[in-house]
Amino acid sequence: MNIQLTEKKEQIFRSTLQLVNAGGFHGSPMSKIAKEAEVAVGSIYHYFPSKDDLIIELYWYCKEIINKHIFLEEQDNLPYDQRFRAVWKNVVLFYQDHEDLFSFMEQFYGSPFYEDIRKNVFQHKCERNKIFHFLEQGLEEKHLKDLHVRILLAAYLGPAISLVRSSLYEKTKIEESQLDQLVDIIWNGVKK
Amino acid sequence: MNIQLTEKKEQIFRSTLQLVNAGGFHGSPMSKIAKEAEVAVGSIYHYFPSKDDLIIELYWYCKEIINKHIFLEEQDNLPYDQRFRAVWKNVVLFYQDHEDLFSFMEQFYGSPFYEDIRKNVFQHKCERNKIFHFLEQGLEEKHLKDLHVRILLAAYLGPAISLVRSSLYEKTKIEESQLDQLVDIIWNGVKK
DNA sequence: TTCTGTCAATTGAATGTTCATTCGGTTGCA
DNA sequence: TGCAACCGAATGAACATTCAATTGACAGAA
Repeated sequence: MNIQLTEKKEQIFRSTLQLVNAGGFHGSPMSKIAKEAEVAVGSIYHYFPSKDDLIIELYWYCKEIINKHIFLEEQDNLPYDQRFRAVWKNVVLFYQDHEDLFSFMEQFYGSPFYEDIRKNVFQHKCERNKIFHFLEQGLEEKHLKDLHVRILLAAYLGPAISLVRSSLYEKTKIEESQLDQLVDIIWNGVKK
Repeated sequence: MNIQLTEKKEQIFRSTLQLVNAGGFHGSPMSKIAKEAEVAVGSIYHYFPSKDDLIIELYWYCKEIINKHIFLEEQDNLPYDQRFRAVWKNVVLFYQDHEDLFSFMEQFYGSPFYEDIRKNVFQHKCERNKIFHFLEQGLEEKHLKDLHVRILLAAYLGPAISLVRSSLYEKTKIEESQLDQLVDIIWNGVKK
């Protein structure tokens, strides 16, 4: 039964991701979400109290998926510099292959929904996410230059996100060798 | 008369920027835009054929302002490396001081509006903007490593945008010294 | 096994609200 | 007098949400 529930929810999530990617939050009325997910409008309200709740739950759902794909267990024990590169490449490759997820997250972060999430201090602390910790760890273990984490985060993720954006805009995936070039630049810039 | 027209338009633009920043495209109905701009709803339609047109014109308007503030005449003749740093810092400082503009552009780029703009090949070419050219120039003049412009763009602008985002989220401006650190890292990473 | 009561899951038409857009009329300037 | 700028109530479409009705699964009684 609980599995059923999850499946239906995921069906709705997937439909929403697809629509938001294609037409923004604008172009995603409940009626379309329902049709795409092959459920009745009313059913969505069986799972989510409101559209806003649906969106916010979808955010947490995406976040979980992303983290799962970025921090791979088999890479947990690599030396820091190799892990630094691996995680970074995971980010780019995952987003490149999951356009709708990327597009949703981008829009979400720019929307007032996210404002609400950040306001909640407790969640905010949970929210300081794995990448943040990963960089802090690099600082503590003296792998990274002694910079403010904020700066490290910008230097690490900023280029990745820009790259994914340009890849999606131009509908051309980025060559692996180019990824290596860029992550090398970043690593050389922030390594101790 | 033409000046009048521009003034009214700007009033509407400013109002829209403010609302979009506060509540996203969602939370910006024409009625609110009108009230905030202190004009009647109908008047907006005197200047713009539709809400979509308003948004798209606003995009071009923002783009112009941004370019004006990023490429300062008095810095045009600096040696490339200094100009590289100056332009980059202009980006961060300008966006930091113009939250609503930044927020609008971010949301616009993630929206289907921008898709339409990119589709139009002619505009697309105009669109390849000044920063793009600036980096190409750096390549031609052998100041920069021989990387794909796409990679350079990601390495240059990505961190800037990330930084601004975090600055706006945390409502804390970034210290000038931190900016210098970051732009140094970038420059060292891409310089020949 | 068959029947029955229960409740969650599901449906989509109906409701009320919000919104973009229109338009008939007013103002003010040339 | 004419015309552009301006107004905001009126219109109709799109939308989120509700709800009364239907289905389906299943536990326990016969």
